[in-house]
Amino acid sequence: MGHHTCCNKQKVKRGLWSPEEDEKLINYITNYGHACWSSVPKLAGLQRCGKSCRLRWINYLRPDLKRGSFSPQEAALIIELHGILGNRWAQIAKHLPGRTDNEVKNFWNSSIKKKLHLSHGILPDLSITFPNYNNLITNPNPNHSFDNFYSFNLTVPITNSFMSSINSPLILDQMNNINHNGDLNLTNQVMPNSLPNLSFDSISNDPTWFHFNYPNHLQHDLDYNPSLIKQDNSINSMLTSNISLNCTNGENSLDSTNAAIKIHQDLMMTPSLLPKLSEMIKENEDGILESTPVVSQHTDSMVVNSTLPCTFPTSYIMNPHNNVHGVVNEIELMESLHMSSSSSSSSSSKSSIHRHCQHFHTVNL
DNA sequence: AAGGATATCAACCGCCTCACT
DNA sequence: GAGTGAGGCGGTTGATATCCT
Repeated sequence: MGHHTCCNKQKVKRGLWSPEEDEKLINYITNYGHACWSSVPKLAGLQRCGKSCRLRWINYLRPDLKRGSFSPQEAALIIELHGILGNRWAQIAKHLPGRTDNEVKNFWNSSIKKKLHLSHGILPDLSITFPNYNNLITNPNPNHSFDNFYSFNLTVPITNSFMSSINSPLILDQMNNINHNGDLNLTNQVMPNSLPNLSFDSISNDPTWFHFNYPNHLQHDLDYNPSLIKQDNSINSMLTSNISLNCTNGENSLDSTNAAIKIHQDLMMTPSLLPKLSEMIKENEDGILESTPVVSQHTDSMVVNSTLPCTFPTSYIMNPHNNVHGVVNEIELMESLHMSSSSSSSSSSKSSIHRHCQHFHTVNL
């Protein structure tokens, strides 16, 4: 295929930059700036195209670049942001001073992605069922006991990293229950408070992907990465976040009622959210659940964007940035952190939603 | 030590958006 | 509104480094 227009007009050099070329570019940018990249190579005396100069400067020569490997904090932030933004490397890089989109992308592809992929299916497989799920929906009660509502079965390949990551008394009590394969078998009636006690370090230990299964009649899949669990008992304050749900149905009509039901189903996965949600989700005259306190609702022919304000304790929260994905009645949903800095125009908002939806894991009912 | 496999990352390619005419 | 060029972005490539047998 042809090259970029700016590169066609002249014979340009490609490949790695020499120290001499770097020096010419640095000298020119330092003295004159780069108002127009297409004119930089000629003025700087370089046989390169403007795009190549721009890339070299941004990714390598810029004085404010941070060199060296990524810190665990940076890696954790990348994982977290990738959960929100997907492959929008430039957006992710903006949150990492001194790092470029190319650097973040390479790091993700060469390091993080492999580790996440490697851990999937090897580490704990957690399934949760809700025997009294319907009852829970129709009778939301903030003071209700959860004892009999769900159980989980957990089979854990015992590794040092996993053992050191567990601080749940509930699980530690079961450590003598090891099967003939040497794996830890857990079958428990679970108190909701047990789940947040699972704590994983996303960097030093292998991140673990839990897979939740809903009952068949409500089935959709939820990938949940507990490596992003934040448990900080020193923080007693409440973390307030917005859960933004962007719903599209691919048609020109909308069904916000179904969307509301789906909101409820998804957030059921966070037990500590239930009391708050029970105040939000009400049954209407037809017996259909609706999310009454939708704060803002923007509609056009294709998109509904509803925002529910939720407040929950940080020690309980699973992961506010975690994407919840699924398809119910052809309505795609996404849970994401509603970022206050996203003051984009309506057209770019649509584009953003579309991009997010590309990362959805579609599940047929 | 050799060479094949794998990992890393700088650089390129093609597409998109936007501004300008 | 159509055409054009520049900047920006994400996906991909390929050269080099490192690891492994």
